[in-house]
Amino acid sequence: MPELPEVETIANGVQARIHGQTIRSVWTSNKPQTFKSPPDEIIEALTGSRIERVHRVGKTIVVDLSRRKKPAQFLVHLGMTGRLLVSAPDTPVPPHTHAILALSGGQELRFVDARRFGRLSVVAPDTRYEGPGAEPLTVALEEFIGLFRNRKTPIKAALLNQSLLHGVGNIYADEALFHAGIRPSRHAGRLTRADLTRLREALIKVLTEAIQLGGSSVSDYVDADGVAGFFQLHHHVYSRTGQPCRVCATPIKRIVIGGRSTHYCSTCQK
DNA sequence: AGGTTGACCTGGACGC
DNA sequence: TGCGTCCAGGTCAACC
Repeated sequence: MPELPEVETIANGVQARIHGQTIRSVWTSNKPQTFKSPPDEIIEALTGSRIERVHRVGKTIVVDLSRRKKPAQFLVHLGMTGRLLVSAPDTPVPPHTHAILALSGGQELRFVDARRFGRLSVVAPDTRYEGPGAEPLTVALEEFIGLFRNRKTPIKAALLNQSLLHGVGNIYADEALFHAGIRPSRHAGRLTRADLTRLREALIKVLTEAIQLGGSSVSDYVDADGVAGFFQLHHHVYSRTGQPCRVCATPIKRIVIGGRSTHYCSTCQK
């Protein structure tokens, strides 16, 4: 389940391997749901373009392209199970492969996605994708506090709302709330300035540590090398239902908020 | 319009 | 063993 740290790790890995190369040809599967832009538009935008830079905005991998002085962007959202692999052409194509970009360096960039929650698209020329919300790693404190003002929804649900902050998913929302000592069920609009100050710091801390460790790997995430990350070893609450809190030994509770499983320590989080 | 819920998907875990 | 059921969750549409 790739969130911000995993997406950043993958984007960096892909950037290091393929930037500067030209896309010779593009193949796409016939699964409509995968393609947020029509496959023909994607093929047209990509073929013959040079890959200038691969980076991350929220949970989206952004591939900056240039061709005939017309910049374009190719967007890859990994959904739940999406993978971007840089492979030799003679490597067997895995099941559930939905796009293959043949590159001038001889390798292929492949998009593989079993569950098909991932999405591929291209942005209109002369626009730059900036994502739906604020960047968790760089958002200023006052802006962060403003995001949650008068929100009646639980803070957990607000953290998952990509139009407020983008890049935070279920794992890091639970982990950040634990480190900030905040119950996930508390109404976002009722959090104090001190709560939100701690929450922002906790978010930056858990995301930054996860990036340094190469992202979490709970089941499906694999980075561009095919090497799994290992941040799950550091999880304090996520997927630890019934296990003792690492701080106070209270069994971790699991509830559902906004249709998502939510884990917390009833002693450490108020 | 903000908030909430369910559909979309498949593989893996689990129970009988 | 093998089958059926349930669960995982990012996002979006639909509804309240």
